Amino acid sequence: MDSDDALAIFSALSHPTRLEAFRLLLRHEPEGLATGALVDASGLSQSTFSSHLAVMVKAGLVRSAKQGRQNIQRADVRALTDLMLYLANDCCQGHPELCQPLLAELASCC
Amino acid sequence: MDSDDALAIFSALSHPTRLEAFRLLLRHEPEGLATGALVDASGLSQSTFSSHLAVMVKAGLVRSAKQGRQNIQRADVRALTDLMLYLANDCCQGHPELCQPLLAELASCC
DNA sequence: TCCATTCATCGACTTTATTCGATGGGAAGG
DNA sequence: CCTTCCCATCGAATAAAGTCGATGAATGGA
Repeated sequence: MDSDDALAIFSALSHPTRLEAFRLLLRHEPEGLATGALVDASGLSQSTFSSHLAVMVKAGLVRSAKQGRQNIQRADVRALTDLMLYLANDCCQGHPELCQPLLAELASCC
Repeated sequence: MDSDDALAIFSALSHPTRLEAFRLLLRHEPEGLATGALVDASGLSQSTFSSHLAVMVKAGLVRSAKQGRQNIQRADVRALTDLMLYLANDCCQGHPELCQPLLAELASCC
């Protein structure tokens, strides 16, 4: 994970439609959702949502797999993990104690 | 932390100048950096960087404090923590096991 | 008081993102 | 083979972001 990777992920998640779609996919791990279901959930036109989906796939946040005549989309949890580690690294480099609250809350969350 | 808060943070971090500035501030916690030092590091004009800084402050990622005639900027680590928890919550809701790798790596990082 | 420093805001311009309808490719079913 | 369904891509229009120089407010020092 370098700056460009992180930047692509931040950009991908900086739009309401894409953030909601990604969260929806997270909640549907690991089976995923068909593109059509995501389009319906977004309320946008098929072509508009398709371009949003392309942004997320390009950023590595979502993985697409053909299944018959529909495409199944899955959230890439690993990309999310890497993003958090990328930021945590800068944070912990100088002041490890700053990450303790995060660690504690994540432990109780998961 | 709701969707709008998260969206503002993702947008703030989706620009190279802002991402680098925020990482620089993280590495300078807790003393912070003057706006001028951030401008110099960015290589952009003072007015352009000022607008980038305003985006980060508005998103709650950076806190500004006057000190004499310069403004000291500090990264808000809490905002970052909240952002990660916001995403982890969707992830863990259905499948707690997906967060285990993150937790493990964070523990060894910090 | 007068000047230099620091930085936010304004106005104008350029670049990029978002959105949609229309078109077309590929797969399943009749 | 023909039709239907699913979805990516294209082209054009509108909206939003990014960039800069210029201006001005506020502060501290001469």
